[in-house]
Amino acid sequence: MREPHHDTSSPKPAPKAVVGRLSLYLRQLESFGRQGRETVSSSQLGQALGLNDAQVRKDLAYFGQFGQPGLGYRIDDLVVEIRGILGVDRDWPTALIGLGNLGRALLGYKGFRLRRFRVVSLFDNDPRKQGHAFDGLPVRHTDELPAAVADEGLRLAMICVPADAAQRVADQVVSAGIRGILNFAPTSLFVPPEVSVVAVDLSVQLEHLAYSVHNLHGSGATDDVSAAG
Amino acid sequence: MREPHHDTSSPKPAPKAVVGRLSLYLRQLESFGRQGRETVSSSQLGQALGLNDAQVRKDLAYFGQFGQPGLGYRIDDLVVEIRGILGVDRDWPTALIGLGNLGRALLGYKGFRLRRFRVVSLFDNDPRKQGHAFDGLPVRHTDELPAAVADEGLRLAMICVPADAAQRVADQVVSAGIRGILNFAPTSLFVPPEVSVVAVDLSVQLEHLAYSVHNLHGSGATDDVSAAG
DNA sequence: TAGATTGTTAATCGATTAACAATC
DNA sequence: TAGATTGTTAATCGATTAACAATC
Repeated sequence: MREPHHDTSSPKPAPKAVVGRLSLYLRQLESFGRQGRETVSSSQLGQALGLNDAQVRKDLAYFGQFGQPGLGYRIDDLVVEIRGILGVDRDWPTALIGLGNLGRALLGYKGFRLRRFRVVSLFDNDPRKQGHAFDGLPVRHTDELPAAVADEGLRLAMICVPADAAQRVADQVVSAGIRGILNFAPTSLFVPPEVSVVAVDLSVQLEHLAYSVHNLHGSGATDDVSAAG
Repeated sequence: MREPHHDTSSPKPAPKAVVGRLSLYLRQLESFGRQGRETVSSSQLGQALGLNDAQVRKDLAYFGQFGQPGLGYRIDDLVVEIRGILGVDRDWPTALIGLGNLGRALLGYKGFRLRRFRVVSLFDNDPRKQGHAFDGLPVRHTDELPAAVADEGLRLAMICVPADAAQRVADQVVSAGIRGILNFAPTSLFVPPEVSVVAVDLSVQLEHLAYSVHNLHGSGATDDVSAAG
């Protein structure tokens, strides 16, 4: 550092646990907003989510100074800020790959639309599924992924195929230019570093629940795992 | 401690991150087993999951000494051990509450059956759903939860109702005697300490993906979040 | 035996919580 | 102003990684 008083170093990147909590803050703030509240303090926000007030302030401070000493945070403003940070202030055209039980269910899940994740393109390599349409969208072969990325501006993909097909599909998705994968298949995916993968593993979560009930019941520890529901 | 050479202190409880990885080890070991392999070293197991070898050994050591120096771990034996630790070596009779899109999908999801989570009882307080059956199971009112717990030995519940009904349903579930909740509703649940809650929040996970693609793309960081899919 | 690999201790790294001056 | 609350530094806590003697 050449000039000690001009801090040109980039700010610390936020740990991923912080990003997860940011989603929870957003949801709680939206709820407070619907109730007509205008401001909230870090301790009030923390209490609603079971978190420490210092943690709320520190998490938000990774991204900027959004509060006013003595007053707290203006709810509407903070909602706008967090939406921008998370990137949910715009549409995310998304491909859904694999139209088994889980894939078809996700297609109907309203929670995605609410956050502007738009499933605009369906893929399944089972010939019996091709030609069919779900929700008005035709089912295509994954060979058509590159064309769909170009035509529809796809940016994310949800992979809902069986485990033994998941890595192959992931490779296709990546080479088609998609940069974010939500993986519902029960297997680890290996992708290049410029691609992000979020794993949604229902079995892992159910097993965690079984473990807690089996081993911890009565021990007194509330075991609220991962991002609160 | 009165007798320094007789360590009567209880072993350290495993952090929940360890329990999550235990599920991943189990799945990978089962896969190795299907391939006909007999033993695996901590570094081989770690590599298949993108984890450090020391972490694999340390995680397993929370629960006992399962390996042999120079040889590694016997796959079949370790599978049996981990199943026992997680509690997935027995059936888990489970209630499914809320039969919207997501609830009906979960009912058909094969991954649960594979791990011996049996959905044996359905609940929904929408009068239009009552009398209907899904998968051969009748839909009942949540008022009947206590009777179902007694009759069917229910131990877990999956809550798939809208956010504004989730806490009310959780209270009913808890007072009916259920000790473990898988919460799919997008809201935090508050329960007594002897009840475990695992939150499955698809929006939080999708938002994390949006954040990574939006802010980190090209930065070189693989961002494999939570338990690998 | 020599080579491989464990279980465990020590070192490192990162995340959470406490404390408090600055500020509205 | 007095009371409340932030942003941030320091202290604590916990989790990961490195190192290595013990062991097969």
